[in-house]
Amino acid sequence: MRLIIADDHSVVRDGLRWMLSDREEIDIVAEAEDGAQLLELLATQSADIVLLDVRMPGVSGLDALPEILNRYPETKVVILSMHDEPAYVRRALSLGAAGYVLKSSGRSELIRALEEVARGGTYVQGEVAAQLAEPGAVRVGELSPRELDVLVLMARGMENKQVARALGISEATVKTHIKSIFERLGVRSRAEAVAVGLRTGLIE
Amino acid sequence: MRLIIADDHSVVRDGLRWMLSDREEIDIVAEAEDGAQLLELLATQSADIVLLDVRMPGVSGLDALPEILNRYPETKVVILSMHDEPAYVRRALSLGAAGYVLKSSGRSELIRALEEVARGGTYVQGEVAAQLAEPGAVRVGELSPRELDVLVLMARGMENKQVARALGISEATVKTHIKSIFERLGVRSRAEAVAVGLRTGLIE
DNA sequence: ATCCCTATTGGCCTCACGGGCGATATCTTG
DNA sequence: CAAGATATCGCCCGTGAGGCCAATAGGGAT
Repeated sequence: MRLIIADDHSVVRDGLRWMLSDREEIDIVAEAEDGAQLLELLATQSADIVLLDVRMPGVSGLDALPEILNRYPETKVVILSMHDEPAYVRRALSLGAAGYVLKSSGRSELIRALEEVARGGTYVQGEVAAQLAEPGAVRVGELSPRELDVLVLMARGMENKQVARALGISEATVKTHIKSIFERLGVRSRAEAVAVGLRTGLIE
Repeated sequence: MRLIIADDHSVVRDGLRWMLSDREEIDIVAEAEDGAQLLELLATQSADIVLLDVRMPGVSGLDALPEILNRYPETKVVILSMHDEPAYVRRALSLGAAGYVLKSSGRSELIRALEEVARGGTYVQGEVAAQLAEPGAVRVGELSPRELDVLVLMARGMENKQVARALGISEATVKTHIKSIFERLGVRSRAEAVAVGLRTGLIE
């Protein structure tokens, strides 16, 4: 199993190397510090699985993910994240990730995930899957594309009029989108919406 | 040098162990997964240096830091963070951390920091120190305690009247604080203030 | 082909927000 | 002691924000 590790923290890369070092069948063929480097690497060095961190400077893991699967459909991607926020997980899985494990997971869990994915399956860590299934929880992370656009611009401090101009729609429409964002996130003000958006990884 | 590692991500703990494993003089005597566990550990197991992650569930690193220094003045603390945001760094140093290194730093940098701190000095990683000295940059992260209170409540979606009641002050005063928050963060709306606050680690 | 749901678009109305400007008491710091 | 930062409160005022209601287009379900 040829593996490539992509994470901007060298401490994490070393940890992964260490965790997987005694597994004969796992061969770490390369490491990347960000998404751009990873894509360059993949141009010359094929891999079976990419262990991909979500947060990286420049081209993030979530940015690189669709690009990888598009260019190299044979390559599986396992997301390695710190966050168990449903929004992150949903986005990653909808973008085509084959696995999702947390950085707090131990050696055995990680290896189980890699093996399952190598076999062609998918693996989502227990705690994460539980969060995902949570029925009572507000289904944060399910904003429409347009609503997401609006939320991003709101987080930049734009007022409705500016958002309207930026998106080429009327201010009234922006307000409707915002109202619907409020409903879905269960908030009552744009400040809170931005807070929830950032905390759950919906934006930025 | 007796070292304790506190980080909620086992991948990171393994990475650190690995990085430091061939240094004879460094002895990793224990590991903790959060601040509470760390404080328990210290009750029975003394250490020279604690390598402390800022973000941990429950009792965070920044919560535990003053407590550690208070109870065990001999123990030095080196912060191990993902963030080079000046706000984080300032807070950590003002709370009495003896060192500050990033998770993206390599083996040599980490060891240099530990040695310097063990000698009784302080060590702040180059890139971090540079950010800190940045004169032109708005000095984000220097809100007064009261302003911070207000910002936190704003991020919860409270409107001025509610914040006023929560803090037991008048609405006019809340507005004054907010205005001053805007000035310092260089923003023009509460939504943007919350965004900046979260992104720079001032709140949450 | 019809019905339903969602996404997207829009107008009207009221109140909270934010700008401007000023004021007082405390506490640190030079 | 003077100077500056912190925390407190006030009034005015214009506009942006959020609540209420409505319409159109497209994708699925039966």
